[in-house]
Amino acid sequence: MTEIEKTDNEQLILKAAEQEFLTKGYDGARTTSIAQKAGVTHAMLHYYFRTKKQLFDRIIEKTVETFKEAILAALGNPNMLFVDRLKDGIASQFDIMVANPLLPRFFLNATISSPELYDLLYERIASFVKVLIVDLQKEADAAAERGEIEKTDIQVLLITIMSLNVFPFIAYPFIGPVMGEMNPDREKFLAERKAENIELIMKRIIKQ
Amino acid sequence: MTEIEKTDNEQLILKAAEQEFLTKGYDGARTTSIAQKAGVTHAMLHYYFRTKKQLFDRIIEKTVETFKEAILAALGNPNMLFVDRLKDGIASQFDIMVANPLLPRFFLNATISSPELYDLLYERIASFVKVLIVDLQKEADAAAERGEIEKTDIQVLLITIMSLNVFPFIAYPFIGPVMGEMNPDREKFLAERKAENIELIMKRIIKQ
DNA sequence: AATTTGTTTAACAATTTTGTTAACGCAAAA
DNA sequence: TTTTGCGTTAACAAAATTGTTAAACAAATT
Repeated sequence: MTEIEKTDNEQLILKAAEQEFLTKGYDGARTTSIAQKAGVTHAMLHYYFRTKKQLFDRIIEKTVETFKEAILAALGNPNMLFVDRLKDGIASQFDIMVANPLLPRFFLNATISSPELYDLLYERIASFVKVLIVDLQKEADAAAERGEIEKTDIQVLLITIMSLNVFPFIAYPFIGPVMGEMNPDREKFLAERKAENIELIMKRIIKQ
Repeated sequence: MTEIEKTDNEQLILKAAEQEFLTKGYDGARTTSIAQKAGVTHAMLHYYFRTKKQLFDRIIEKTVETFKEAILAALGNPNMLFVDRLKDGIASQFDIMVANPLLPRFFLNATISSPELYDLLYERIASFVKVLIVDLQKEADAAAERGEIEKTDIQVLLITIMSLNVFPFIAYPFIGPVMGEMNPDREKFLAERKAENIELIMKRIIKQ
């Protein structure tokens, strides 16, 4: 075996594990299934990652970065004016969701089997978010002062944005069955949804 | 054992199973754990329900009714005028979520391990929803005609309502860690959220 | 009391899933 | 060439989880 192929097996397992864990969750994932997807014996999986839990932690480690990005995205670009910053932030977050549609479900699920995830999220994400919220709140207050927008609580607003941007991806499998195939075209559905979310927030904060 | 206790065993198992499945999902649930919670041997569980899957189906059967109620609730009371109907519907759905906070997660999770759930949801819920959407769309069109609200697509609106009303419950475990304990008082958080959701929808549809 | 019926228990069996080990192979270094 | 070390395989072991059974039991019916 050449060196490239060697290092590849570890990567193949990681890739297969990501797919397995993201679609089935920790409890539903099977190490044998991961090994099979990766095209290696399941002994190899244990050789490289020892236990299922350690392999899972590697996937968490990798995805938590994207998760963080997704949350921070909503807070927008600090160099833009408040309203534009917000529009841009909402759109950016939505785009990240489009690119990683399995992520929300995965994290919601992960909290069930690994409660220690809370601490990880806190140490990795909370500090950033807290600072940015304070910053954004100041801008919101200033914009409200100038009469551009209504007085707005950024924490409340952030939950609204997350709700609107994240829920459609979590619930996508339900939307068909429950609504009755109203959305044959995923692309179109997502484009409309993105525009609608921005519209909703704007109507909420812009002073009439 | 008295007679009351005897007949109760089946119920005790169902109750324990509901708690286990709702908090841990199908894959994470353990029949031994359910039996233990119910205070019976795990052989009893198999005596009454044969397999884990059959027990799970009983829980699905029970909870799908509440799930249906929750969705229909958002469509409001047909005897009310459009705007009031909507306000009332949003509030009602939110209240159902408060009363059944584990339900959304459970159903999102359940789709992973039982894909046949789609068919169940379709046959149980879709027919109702479809009719009510058509009904509500007519009312919305009429209200828009009268200049009371903006032209509104009810399917889009329904997804918005679900997003706003459901997401906070799914994500509740995250809100603390990520936002940094901004919500020490759950009651207060929920009351504010409910009002905010109604406000958001109203600002979106009411013609200024 | 004897019979029937449904319930309960404890021990066991089967299956699934995860984890381990010893032996083997191969490429690079000594 | 021998050695060293990592990667690989196959077979095995262990653990966890679900499912079964025979026998005991209890309550109601005859």
